Amino acid sequence: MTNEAPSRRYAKGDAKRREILEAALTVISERGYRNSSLQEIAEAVGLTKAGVLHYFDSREDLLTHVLRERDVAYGDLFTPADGDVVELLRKAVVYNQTVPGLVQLYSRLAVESESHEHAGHDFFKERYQTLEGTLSESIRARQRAGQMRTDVDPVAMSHVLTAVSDGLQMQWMHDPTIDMAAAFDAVVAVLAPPAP
Amino acid sequence: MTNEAPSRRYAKGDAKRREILEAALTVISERGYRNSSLQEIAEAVGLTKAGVLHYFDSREDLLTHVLRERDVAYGDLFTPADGDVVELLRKAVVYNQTVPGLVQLYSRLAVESESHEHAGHDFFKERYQTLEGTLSESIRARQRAGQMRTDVDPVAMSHVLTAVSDGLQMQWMHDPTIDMAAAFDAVVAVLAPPAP
DNA sequence: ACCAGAAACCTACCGACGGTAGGTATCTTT
DNA sequence: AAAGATACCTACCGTCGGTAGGTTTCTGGT
Repeated sequence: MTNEAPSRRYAKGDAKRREILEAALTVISERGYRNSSLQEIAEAVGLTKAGVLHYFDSREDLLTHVLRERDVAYGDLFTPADGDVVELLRKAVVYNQTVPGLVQLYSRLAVESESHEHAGHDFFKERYQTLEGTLSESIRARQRAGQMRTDVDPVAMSHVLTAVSDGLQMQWMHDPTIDMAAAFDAVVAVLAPPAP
Repeated sequence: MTNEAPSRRYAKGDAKRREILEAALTVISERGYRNSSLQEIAEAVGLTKAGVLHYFDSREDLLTHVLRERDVAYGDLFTPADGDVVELLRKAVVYNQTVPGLVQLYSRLAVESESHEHAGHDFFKERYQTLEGTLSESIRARQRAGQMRTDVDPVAMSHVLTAVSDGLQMQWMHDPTIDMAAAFDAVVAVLAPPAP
């Protein structure tokens, strides 16, 4: 938990910490999650395992922070000022097709963090809750604007869109030829209101 | 690979093998996937690790066989004579809400088996392919019967329904209060043709 | 300029894990 | 009853994530 607060650190340490986060994703992308041990990541930044664990509480904690960084880079998908989260989610799906390492990492952690003891448990729990809130709100906005049928429950449909995003990635990892964007668009299209 | 063929075995061994498969699922259900080591499973059936590995090539191989058994138990979801796979999938989703251990195991393996070196890689690859085939065929049948809108691509929609099933389980593991059946039904409902 | 004190590391070690090698004991078939 | 396969064990291995406790390096306050 001490690592959570970025309060008191040297500039060198701060840079190294960021370097580790980047290296972790690079190693996963190049060698696969399965072969990305703490050792491998440490070597990639010229440290030992213990050296890396000085910055992060555990391997799980490190990998979770990589995902946190990603969400930051994704902009305000999870804290949108007023944007359409459905559209943001679609953009994320499209973008994910260019970063297989990130998809691997995300899928692994999303499943592993089911355990309460997992360092990323709270992160994912909150992420799913936030996503339910912002997505369902965007769906309601679309319904008010006449862009989406009104006979669907916004909360149920937010679960569906989240599931589609997560689930498509699982299939895509097994078969990268499937078109995630097309599949996502197929759902959204069906949600459009019938022509008068 | 030698373990795949159930040809030459004693009755005792056959029974033990089945006992191991059941015990593996029991251990996962009771202690969680995270704490289900080969050791734990072995102890549950009164064997050592090596004893269990006499029956299965590896831990991954064992767990994959547990899932194979499940698919057999699910009936002909993946090799349906003429049934509606969409409805079968819905039943599976409902049933899954009663077996959290199985959901944990399935989700873990589905993600881990992305690696080519994983013992369950081929199983999942084939599973996804078969599901795409049977699901898209059922969707086409529904379209012909006037039960489903015809402006959706059957293959894309089969990916969507599979993703919804997989993705809902991921969310459900983090928050068991969400209603997977309701969410699944919401998609299917939206796929119904508009009233004339 | 220097000197506490914190931060940035390292070496050495630990237990648990999955897996292997090679043996012994048990069963079944003939 | 012999023969051969099967069932299963003990002992061991390398790798993993993680910890304890040190040493070195930096930095801010006097």
